[in-house]
Amino acid sequence: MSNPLVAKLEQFAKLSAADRRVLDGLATQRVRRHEPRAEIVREGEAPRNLYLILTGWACRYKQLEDGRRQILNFILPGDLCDLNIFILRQMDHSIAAITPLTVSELSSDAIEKITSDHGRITQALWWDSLVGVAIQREWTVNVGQRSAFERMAHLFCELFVRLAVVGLAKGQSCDFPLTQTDLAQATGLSAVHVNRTLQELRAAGLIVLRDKTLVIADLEALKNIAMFNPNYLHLDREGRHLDANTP
Amino acid sequence: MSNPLVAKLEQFAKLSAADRRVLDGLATQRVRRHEPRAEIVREGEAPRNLYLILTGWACRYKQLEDGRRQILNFILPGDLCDLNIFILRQMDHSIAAITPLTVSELSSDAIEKITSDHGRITQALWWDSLVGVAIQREWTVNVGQRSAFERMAHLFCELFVRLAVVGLAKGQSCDFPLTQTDLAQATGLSAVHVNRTLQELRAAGLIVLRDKTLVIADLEALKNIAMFNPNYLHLDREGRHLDANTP
DNA sequence: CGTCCCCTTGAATGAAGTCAATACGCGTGG
DNA sequence: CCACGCGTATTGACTTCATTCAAGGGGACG
Repeated sequence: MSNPLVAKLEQFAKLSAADRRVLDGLATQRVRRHEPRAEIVREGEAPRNLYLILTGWACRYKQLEDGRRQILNFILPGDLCDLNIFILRQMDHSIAAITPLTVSELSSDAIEKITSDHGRITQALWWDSLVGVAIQREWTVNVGQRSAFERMAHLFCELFVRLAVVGLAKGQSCDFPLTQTDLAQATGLSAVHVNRTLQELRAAGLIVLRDKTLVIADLEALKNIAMFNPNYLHLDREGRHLDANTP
Repeated sequence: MSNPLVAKLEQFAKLSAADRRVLDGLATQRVRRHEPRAEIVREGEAPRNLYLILTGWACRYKQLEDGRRQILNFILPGDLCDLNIFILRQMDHSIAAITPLTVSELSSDAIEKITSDHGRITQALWWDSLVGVAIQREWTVNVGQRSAFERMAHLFCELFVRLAVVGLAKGQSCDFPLTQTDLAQATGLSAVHVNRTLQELRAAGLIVLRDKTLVIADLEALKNIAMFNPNYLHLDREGRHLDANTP
């Protein structure tokens, strides 16, 4: 299995063999498994670990006192949770597994060692966390401005592109383990309306979603409907000036 | 005039006189003025500067192709835009002045000097940018889950607290230069509905908003309605272990 | 075989948007 | 000084998008 973190960071700059070895080291620290729906980080707790997702999907979310729940982002293989989180005394949101999950729990030491010794990787990790903020901004736009139809289309575009980056899309399709309730909590819609909107998307010939598999039938059309501009993912090798001279 | 950045960072850890001097140095770099509504940073451009807001309000926003505009955050005195932004090749959102604005344009060198020489300030700046992300997450929750009434209440709570932190609230009141259109674009509501919701908030005895001045008539009630939990602002001196031994 | 979770459907309701008209300063220039 | 235009706020009438409530279907699993 190739390391999805490497795949992602290569979107920023070409890494050297040594860089890759360092990142593979991260992926083999304390590896833990979690059951679907397990809470991994709970709002209010002190940050204990830094997590690198190896396989499976998770989500960040916040829950209001009265139970309403907003999913803030989906966390996919190769995603690193909250660089620098140890500065804060308590978490302001929670993280839960969606599918069975394997994560590598990193110590702050491991990260500090990298940031002091490996400039290119450090830059790439900064890039990754800036992209994380940009994604959060785009989600604000998504729930604030787009209609249900556009909103779901946008979410599909984003997830498909992010999965493709880490090699988890095959052609037009990818695993898609979210329930309609998950989709509802991510888009700020009701589950019933998500169901109806999905039917519209299918009827429009844009997607096929069945058996936890998503097929993007017409990516261009989907992007147009969603007004999906991938610039916020910053995938155009922005750190190429740092490229390693690979053999 | 005291430096609002100092006021904010003191929420994280007590700074030494030397620290404060360094930060005052930032506030006196190239100082520029901008007219209300002027665009300061435009989506698509390369990041040119790092901005420290000295006086006035600005906002980050994204605009969809068809003109719909979502305000992503309000930028208040003492706010520092996008540490590390130079890693990215182009901006994925824009920044515009709301009121007359004075900003200090910082060079990347100035920041690098600080991060290499002043550990406590560096930590405080990380804290600040983590808080920035947390605010963005809370905005996603706000537009995704809260009703119009709750949503506006929440926005008032957040802005009032953030202004209080930098010394810009007097008692129960603060300057509030936003138009109803601004409020609409920040909350994902229509301007007409913002108008009606404001009337409800006034009728409920929660706020007085007139002549660009906001008076919070009943902060506790407003917080309850908004389900405002200030934990995401991380104001409880989380870096106190770094406190300077002040004279 | 029952239970639980997830998906689907219909009907009624409601929150928020749209459209359009009006009002209120405020500054500018005739 | 007054007229005009402009941006902002307000109001009413109507529409629509999305929610809620309720019921039923299907598959997985003990």
